[in-house]
Amino acid sequence: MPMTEKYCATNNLEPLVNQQVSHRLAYFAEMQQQLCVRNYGSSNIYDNGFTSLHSNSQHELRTESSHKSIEDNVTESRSVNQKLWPVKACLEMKCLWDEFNELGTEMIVTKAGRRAFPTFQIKLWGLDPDAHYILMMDFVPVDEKRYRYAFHSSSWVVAGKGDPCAPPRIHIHQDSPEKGSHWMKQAISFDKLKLTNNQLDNNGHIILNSMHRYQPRFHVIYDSATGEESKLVNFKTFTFIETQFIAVTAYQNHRITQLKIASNPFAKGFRDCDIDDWYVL
Amino acid sequence: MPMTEKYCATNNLEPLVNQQVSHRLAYFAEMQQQLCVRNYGSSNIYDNGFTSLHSNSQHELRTESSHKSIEDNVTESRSVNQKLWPVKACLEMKCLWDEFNELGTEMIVTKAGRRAFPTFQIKLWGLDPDAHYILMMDFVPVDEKRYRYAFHSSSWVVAGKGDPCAPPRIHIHQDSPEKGSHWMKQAISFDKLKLTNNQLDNNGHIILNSMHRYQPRFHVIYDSATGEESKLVNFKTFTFIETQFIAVTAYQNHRITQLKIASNPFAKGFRDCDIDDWYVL
DNA sequence: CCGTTCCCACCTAGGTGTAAATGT
DNA sequence: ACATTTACACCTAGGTGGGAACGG
Repeated sequence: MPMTEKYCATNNLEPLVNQQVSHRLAYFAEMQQQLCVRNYGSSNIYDNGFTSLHSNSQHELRTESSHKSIEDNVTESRSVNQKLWPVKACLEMKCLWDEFNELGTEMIVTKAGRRAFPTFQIKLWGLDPDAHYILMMDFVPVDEKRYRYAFHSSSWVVAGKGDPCAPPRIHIHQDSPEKGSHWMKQAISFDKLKLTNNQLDNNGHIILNSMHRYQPRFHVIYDSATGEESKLVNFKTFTFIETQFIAVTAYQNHRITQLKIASNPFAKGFRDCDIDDWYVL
Repeated sequence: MPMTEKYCATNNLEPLVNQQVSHRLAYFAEMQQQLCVRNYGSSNIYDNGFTSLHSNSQHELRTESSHKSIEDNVTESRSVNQKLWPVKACLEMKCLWDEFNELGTEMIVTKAGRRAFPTFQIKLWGLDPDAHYILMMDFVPVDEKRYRYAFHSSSWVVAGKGDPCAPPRIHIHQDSPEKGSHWMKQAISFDKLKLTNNQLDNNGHIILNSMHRYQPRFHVIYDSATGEESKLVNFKTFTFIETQFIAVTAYQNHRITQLKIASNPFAKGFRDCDIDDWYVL
């Protein structure tokens, strides 16, 4: 699998992770390696080294009725560590995500980095309270297409072939590594995560192409594997279809803007009515 | 030493430490025990279970000319772990602390908890980069006296016997435990630490008596001791005499108020002149 | 023309001392 | 009297979308 190896070999970890946890790189180096193999090892590889979810039947996205996510690991050839078998994840604020998703979620990307809204938050169950886990997120292009917003029809249309991707980055939750009991105590919020369109970003933010569609993913990594255990698959990936979005430098769909203003406390200054708890966040 | 044992026995750890790190209690239980013995084992014990620094020659405070602190461990009977021998601490913003100290530093205590200013910040050297350490602070009453401010003479005078102390608390730095390399990377700031006069405080803040004098202390704890090593003294305490202060509910010395306003960025609104970088913080 | 960048008014969240009110 | 509490104006620090300016 030469492409995969080449991809991993050129995948310099240092600038890929967010700054808050850079001093813990040793913990994550091997996990990064595993994720590379896992993400791209059995998928169609494009010139830019990236994967298309849609072109890979293993990853084909399907609508889920509940808060449940797609668990990617079921197709793994290696056995999954027992510490991860019972792990379940649930998306917080699912109703709000659904509302955005029905309109076509847009996320602002800026040179300096912009937080995503709604914030990515998950609740975990089934971790070993005393074992150590690392939590991380990454963002997979949904396709290799560039989009534009057709104002006359109020819809997104394909505008051509996708632009080349910067080397993909991962965001490691700042509490990592922590015990299972810590992660299960309350919802885990990725509110430090920022999105940027600056291909040369030096702040460890997630680099995305504007006008491209992305699927966020959550990874739970078992951090205490030793001996024979370390040969098992020591992570589990959760994909919530309703968190898909298109990266933009300015909002295109006015209804998205209005929903952001209505639901994001920091945008309260732009609300028309005084009912500021339309969404209780 | 019945008082010491009684003191430690009634010293329920749970509510003593700040909330941010409460889930890491297991790490600190033994250290707390050691600190109790160490702090109070060879000192005069008062009815309230507290120690007078002044009445104990081993702890007698003396002025230091440089940034150096008093290292308490030299009087220990047990051997100190090698991982701590070369550890040195240096007080950040020493000039500002000196300026406050010459006037007689006052720190506001409130029911809800108030940050100290200047912020307690130290720089560490000599840690093993790969070993894990815990950093904590506590506050020792300088004497068992109550003070009042004599406005006519602009000085603090003894107003009687000290009030009973609440069970002493420790503040564990939120990054604990972390590797030596982490702690030495930059100055360690205890900016999450808050002081309160609420004897029933439930937020893990440091409980102090208003109008009483306190000496802050820094403790570096070696967290990786196993086997024979664990019988050694696995912590080192640093005391910076210039950080001594009197707890107050309202500032008494007007010159302290003015110095706070001049040097604390959050008090900029009370400055007379527009030169807001009189102190570059 | 369309997408991006930049500055800005307006928020959230929380750290200041003040001065009046409230104990004790 | 003196100490403490409370509400508050005024900051820091940083997250919003708007709209003008910029650029291919």
